[in-house]
Amino acid sequence: MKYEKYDFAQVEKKWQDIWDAKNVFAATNDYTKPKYYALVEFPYPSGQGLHVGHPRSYTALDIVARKRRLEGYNVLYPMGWDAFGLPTENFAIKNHIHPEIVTRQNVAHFKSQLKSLGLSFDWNREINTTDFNYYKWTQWIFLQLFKKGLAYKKEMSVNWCTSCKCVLANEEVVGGVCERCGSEVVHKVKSQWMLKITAYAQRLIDDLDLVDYIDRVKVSQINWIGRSTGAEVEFGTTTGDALTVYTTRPDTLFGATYMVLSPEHPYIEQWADRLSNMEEIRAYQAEAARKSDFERTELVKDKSGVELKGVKGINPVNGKEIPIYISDYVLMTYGTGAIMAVPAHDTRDWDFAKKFGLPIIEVVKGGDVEKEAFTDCETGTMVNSGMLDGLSVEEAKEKIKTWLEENGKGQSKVNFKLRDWVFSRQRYWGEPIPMVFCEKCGWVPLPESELPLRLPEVKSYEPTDSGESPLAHMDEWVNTTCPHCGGPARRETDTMPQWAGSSWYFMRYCDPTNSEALASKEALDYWLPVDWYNGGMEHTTLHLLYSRFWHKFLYDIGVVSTPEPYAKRTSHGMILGENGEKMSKSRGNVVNPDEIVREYGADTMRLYEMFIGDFEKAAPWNSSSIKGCKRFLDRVWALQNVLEGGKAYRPSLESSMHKTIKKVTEDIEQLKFNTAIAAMMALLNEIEAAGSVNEAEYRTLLILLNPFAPHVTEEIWEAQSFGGMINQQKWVSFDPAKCVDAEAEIVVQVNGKIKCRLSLPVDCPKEDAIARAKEAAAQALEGKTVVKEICVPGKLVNFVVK
RNA sequence: GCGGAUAUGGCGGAAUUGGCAGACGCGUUAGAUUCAGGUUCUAAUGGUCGCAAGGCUGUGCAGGUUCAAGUCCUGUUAUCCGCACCA
Repeated sequence: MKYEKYDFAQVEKKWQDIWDAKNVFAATNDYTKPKYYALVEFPYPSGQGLHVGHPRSYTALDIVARKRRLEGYNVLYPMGWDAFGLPTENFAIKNHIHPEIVTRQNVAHFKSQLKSLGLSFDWNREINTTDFNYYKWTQWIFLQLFKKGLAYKKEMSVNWCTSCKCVLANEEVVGGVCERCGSEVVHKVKSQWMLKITAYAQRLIDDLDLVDYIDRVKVSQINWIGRSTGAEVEFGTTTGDALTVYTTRPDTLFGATYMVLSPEHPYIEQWADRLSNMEEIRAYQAEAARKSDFERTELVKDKSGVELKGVKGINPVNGKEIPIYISDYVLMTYGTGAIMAVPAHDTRDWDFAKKFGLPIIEVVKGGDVEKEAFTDCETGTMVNSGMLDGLSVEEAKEKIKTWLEENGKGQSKVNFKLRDWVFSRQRYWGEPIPMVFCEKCGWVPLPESELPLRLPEVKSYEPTDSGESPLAHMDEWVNTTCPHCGGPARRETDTMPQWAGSSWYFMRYCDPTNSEALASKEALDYWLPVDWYNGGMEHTTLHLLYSRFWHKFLYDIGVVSTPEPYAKRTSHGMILGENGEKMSKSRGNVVNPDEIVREYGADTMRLYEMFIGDFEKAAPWNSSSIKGCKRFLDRVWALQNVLEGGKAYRPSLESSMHKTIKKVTEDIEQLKFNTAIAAMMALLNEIEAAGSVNEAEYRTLLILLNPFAPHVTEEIWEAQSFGGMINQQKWVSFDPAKCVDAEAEIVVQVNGKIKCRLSLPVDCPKEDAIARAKEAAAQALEGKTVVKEICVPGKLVNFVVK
């Protein structure tokens, strides 16, 4: 027994060094070759180092990338660092180290961890969002957005994390608390840079048709953008002012029995001297403003509000005067900040009407509006609605819209839940926003020639209680001259959010050192779109949406030539702790990838993470199961002991070889890595049962396994002098005709119950199969009458008897 | 409340168009190797009745369609994830 075990630590290091030295995974700039761009989300280099979750995604696309190289593509599989952000900054504050140094250390650690896994990244194209040669172009994109009117500064109520002392985008507030630290989020009025993502809302929905994303990603993006169709309706008021509301149910206009304004609605101040209960109203406004998002959502069930006494609304369809309330269940940020309330057909209005004793008028027949709101749009018929009586809801909607338009009282309207993107952060460790404020000229963009605007050295990175960025104290940096008039001016001191750098990083990989442009047009045209992008579901409505928006904008201004950045998007499930819970330090169930690599080797680690279960689903780690993967690789290694010559598969194994190639080839494309590995294990079992392996069989097995376990396959390939490096061979092909066996096992059933099995040639005619089956099941058929004979060729014969 | 998903042995999970449920792996049991532990090898392994041959039963639950259902239809329960007063 010559080959029993191998020293994986030594073998893996050896091959990693050789790949590095020979630069074998570098993408070439030969734009005539067919290309393949595989992308995984670049990590945030945190102090904790790599998590076992990272390699799940990275190994999966590494397998795809390695397979594509064997298939002859020019493959780009790059890696970089999304390194701006709060954890690094907080660590820097605590330990009085510059965030740049922290970042450098963390990157070095991450990089060595990734290298130890044998991932075939093209390290020549490594990027880092905190490198000023990189963020120069992040700033450049911001300037283009500003020039097109898509970046604007606005005084507004924003989400404010009380612990990070920083504003948050809507997407970063989860369940009323800060996505990152879990602290309370309150509202604060601040002047903020905003990006007009809402201008792209419709296209962000429509163009999902152009791409191959897994369904749940499309569905959540569509829900998040939240398109709704309805109408704006102009109500009159006893003050003479018109009060416009948005509704998706204009058909129920006759059922409007009151109106509700958001507590922040500007009419309230405008009407102040007419309102007899202004004190009560002010108290309610103050209370609503004080509530955090969390409290507001907690109190969803219990409606509150105050009537505006002294003013009435006037329903345009029937001239009826109805009361107006304010309530925090109406949001200033959606629609017009005012609604018509139809308690009979809206649950929220119903709750409110019941609490305040307001009338409920049924206008769609079909439910019992005294018991609950009847909200069904499919079945009801219009009643109590004048000209709409007798129509279906759909017909009524159309008719009333036409009436509103003809009478100048409203029109159809589409609304989106999506809000503009709050783009300022009051922190140090981010890209400076390249804008200057001049008393005379207002906000002036920095000339492109002055980019990058580098982060200055500061004494303290501490966020301030005043809500200003730490940069605000750097007078010599802040005070500058106006690029427009030359007069004294001040720089913007807020920085960009963490999502800025990651919104376009996949473009930079195409041409990472370009100093003239974010990347050359040729490089972008060749490499984009990304062919396959894998990443976490948690980024669906953050990074993924933001980067689609930026890409579309860059498409509009001619920087890129494809409307969508990613042709295909898939998502991996989480790796949970052994107890089935999410891995976390506090739960004490964290698995350290370094230890796994040390104990079992990178090949085993990779194989196990791919074998652990359905790639798209969460799977608990299991420290015994990993042994199975180690055993498998050891047995593949040990085949060297029973290796024989032979240029063709032996007949007994031929169909198994072809079937396995087919299975592995197809499964990789469908993210079914677990069954691809199972198929290779089954093939190995069969080869072992045969007592030996021949060269043709071994070569095929090694090539199939190479993308999964690149080191050991490379080592065997070399040890057996199979010629060159395995990563430079050709992917193996199969013959569909040879994937079928000559004989198939047929199941013989009587009344659907299996009685026996028999082996028949696959091309055995039906009649013969039935005859043979009848013989075989003679005992079970004795004394019975066969009513029906069913034969599925190659599968079964079933006799229905009485 | 709305949206999305999931439910199969002791565990992770397999099962083209409805056609042998439990592939592959872990674990377990027995045996071999070993001073021993580990490793490796052989065999068994859904439950249940039976000495056995063999039978019965079995994919969250209740119905239904079918020669045949994990898969299709109707209803229902549980769990997970996302969103949440969006008019």
